[in-house]
Amino acid sequence: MPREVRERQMLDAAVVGFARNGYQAASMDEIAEEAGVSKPLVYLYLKSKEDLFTACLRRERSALVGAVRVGTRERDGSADQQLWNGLCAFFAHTAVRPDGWAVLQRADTLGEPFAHEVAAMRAEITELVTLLLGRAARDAGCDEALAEREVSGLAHALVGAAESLAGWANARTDGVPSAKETAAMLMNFCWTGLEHLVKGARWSPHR
Amino acid sequence: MPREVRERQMLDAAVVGFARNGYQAASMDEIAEEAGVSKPLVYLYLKSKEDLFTACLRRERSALVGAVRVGTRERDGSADQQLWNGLCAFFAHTAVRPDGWAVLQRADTLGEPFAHEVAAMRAEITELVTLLLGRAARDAGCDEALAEREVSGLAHALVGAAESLAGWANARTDGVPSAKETAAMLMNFCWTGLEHLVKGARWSPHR
Amino acid sequence: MPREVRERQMLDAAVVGFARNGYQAASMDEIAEEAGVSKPLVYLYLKSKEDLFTACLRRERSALVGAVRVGTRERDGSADQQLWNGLCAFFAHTAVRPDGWAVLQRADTLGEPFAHEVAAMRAEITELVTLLLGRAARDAGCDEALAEREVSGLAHALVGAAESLAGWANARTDGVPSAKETAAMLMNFCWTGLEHLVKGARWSPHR
Amino acid sequence: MPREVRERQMLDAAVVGFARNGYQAASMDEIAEEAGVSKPLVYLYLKSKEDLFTACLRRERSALVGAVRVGTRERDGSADQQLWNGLCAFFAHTAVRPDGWAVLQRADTLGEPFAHEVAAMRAEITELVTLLLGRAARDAGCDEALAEREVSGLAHALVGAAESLAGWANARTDGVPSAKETAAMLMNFCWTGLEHLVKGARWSPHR
DNA sequence: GATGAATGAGATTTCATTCAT
DNA sequence: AATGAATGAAATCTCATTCAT
Repeated sequence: MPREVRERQMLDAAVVGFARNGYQAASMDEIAEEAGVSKPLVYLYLKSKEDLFTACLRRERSALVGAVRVGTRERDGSADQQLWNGLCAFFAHTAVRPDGWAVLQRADTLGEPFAHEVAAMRAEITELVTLLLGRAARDAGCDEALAEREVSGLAHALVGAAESLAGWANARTDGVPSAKETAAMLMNFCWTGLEHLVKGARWSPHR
Repeated sequence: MPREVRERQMLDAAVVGFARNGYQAASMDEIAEEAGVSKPLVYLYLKSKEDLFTACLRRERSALVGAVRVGTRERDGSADQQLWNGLCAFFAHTAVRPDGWAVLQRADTLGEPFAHEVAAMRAEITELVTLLLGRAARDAGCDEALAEREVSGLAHALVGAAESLAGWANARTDGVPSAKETAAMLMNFCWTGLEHLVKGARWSPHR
Repeated sequence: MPREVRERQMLDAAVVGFARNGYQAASMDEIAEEAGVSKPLVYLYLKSKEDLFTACLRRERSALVGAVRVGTRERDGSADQQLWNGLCAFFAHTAVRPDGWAVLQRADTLGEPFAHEVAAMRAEITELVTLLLGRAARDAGCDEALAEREVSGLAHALVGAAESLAGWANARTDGVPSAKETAAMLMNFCWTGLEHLVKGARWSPHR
Repeated sequence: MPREVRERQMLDAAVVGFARNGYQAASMDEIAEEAGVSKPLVYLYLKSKEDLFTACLRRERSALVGAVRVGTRERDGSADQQLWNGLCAFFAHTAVRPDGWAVLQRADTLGEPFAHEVAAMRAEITELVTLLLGRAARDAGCDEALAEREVSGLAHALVGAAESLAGWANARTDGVPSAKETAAMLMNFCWTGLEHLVKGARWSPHR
């Protein structure tokens, strides 16, 4: 059996194991067994537990970011249409690959070898959002860009809201909402606010 | 030294340890050393690693929820004022006790002995937010309540956004923003949208 | 509360604990709690776990041997009557103080600090049996004593049989037999043999 | 080195360790060292201390029972010849494998995971003895069987006497008696009594 | 290319024992 | 006379990792 296939099997097994038990609690024994190979082979191909986890992270990250990117590729639509498309892609992907998503989420709090990878993923998404907000501003006829720091914060808020909603949606017992429903909910939650923001309006405590 | 004092020392040390390394990777040795006591004493007072972690969770949860509750206690202000107050309290608390907050965040993905505690905390906060949204609707003169499911989703989105922003704010290297700045950023992100929502407006993909 | 009373309470508790779990598995915490005193007091009065166990052993040993001795005290009866009385006393005692008996039995296999105590107890009983067999020989008109080695072996066999029967009797579910019934069973098992032995008769493989 | 060999080495070492110190006091470190392997390997092959001990028990039990069974296999001899053969086999086996025998004896007082195994062994041996007593009754021309309860008690007495004698014999410092000597001693002790019993004679306290 | 055999290091937990009061 | 507070040492068990084949 060719190396690539074997390696994919291992990564699949690892994602399942890490998602189920977290990085520390997942054992190389379990993963090797789940992959249907012997442990030394896992070490031969993937060096160490740390490297294995990093490989999972990289694969899941690029799968997720890729999916979102495809969702936002269409250059024709308005900025909110594109954001909506990206969100739909995001919710669809997390619903279809819950284990991969769980691994990414968990890596967030795991400290330095891994935090970098997740930070990089967030940066990619932030970049996407930044572009969209720039488009929105231009569409609104105001070419003054938002401050980089503010955009970064907004992107984090958006991603956090999306992450939380993804978990919430998948946990529903009264009928799991479709990706589109969830995306619409998030758009309702934030878009009007964003639209005002790019026009320069700000909420302030003492109105 | 009286038991209560020692117990608080241990919880403090445990929160630090768990925040730094996560539940699995934190070792009882480290925690005992950090607390300045021997390991058997930790076991004598707190039974087991699981119980110790649960005690941390409970303490940090009630500290956080208490702080937010105090922030939203003022019944006079408008709904957005109250939300703003709650968010300020939240960001202030997470900034002042970053380790406690990290422990709560991490417990989320830890499975059943612990997830319950965090779920209960989220439920408490979600309830607060739900009440505020109800007030906002009333203030806006529209007494038709939002659907329970929608409110739940929005509350989760808001809480998720706040959680994510708390992490982002604390991690800034270019000057940590004040709680008020962060809260303002989140209000900008979502309040206008919420205001419209309670009035019945909805974003839809094809406008 | 006077020291002697406290000490008896501790021994009682220790016997219960050691009987229930064995020497190693019984913990000083349990014992102190069962005795209703604090642990340092146990150490103040009884020095160490080893000493505590030894004290239990000594007390239970002298109680048991004392009971059997009383049973065989009557000098009037025939040798078999006396043996029968001793056995009755033995079975009655082990039925009434099962924990004490369990402690003695278990100590047997515990190695050097304790084996000595049990060996001494066996020696006491052997001595009793030896005297009885001497009487039986004299009653039978034959004054040639059995070899010491043979008597020792017979005493061990008798004690072993009695021990086994004591356990068997107490474990019956279809009505626990009285001490007298059990003693009669053992007499039936061995007395005729012993009677022949003292007269010089021997069983041999090739008759 | 193949697994089976290693496993036998471990069992051998464990029997030695458990015999020397008892179940609780024997440590897995000692056992592993005695076996010439590392501790993890012991756990890999035998799961846990409990399982290791159970495995010892099972092996020693079947070795002992097997030996006794072989001893009593000859169907030609009289009942006492067969009993004698069985006893010889028993004493020979316990003399040759004193550690195995010590482990079995100690397991008796160890409570539920283990007591079962020893109880089953006793039941096997009791059954053998019962059959022999039945044969003896038939040989004596009396086809009225002894009451089941009485046979059970007698078998326990015999087994107890034999167990006790085995320990006694091995502990002699003045020359260890041969298995045949020990067996003869026990036959002398009980056989005449048993012979009378099966013919209906009973000892009674007031003759 | 693949694995059965093996281990060093370290995890949680328990226990007999002692101070200081 | 009695105890709450505290610990050193050691137990069982697990895991990531590597040879030798």
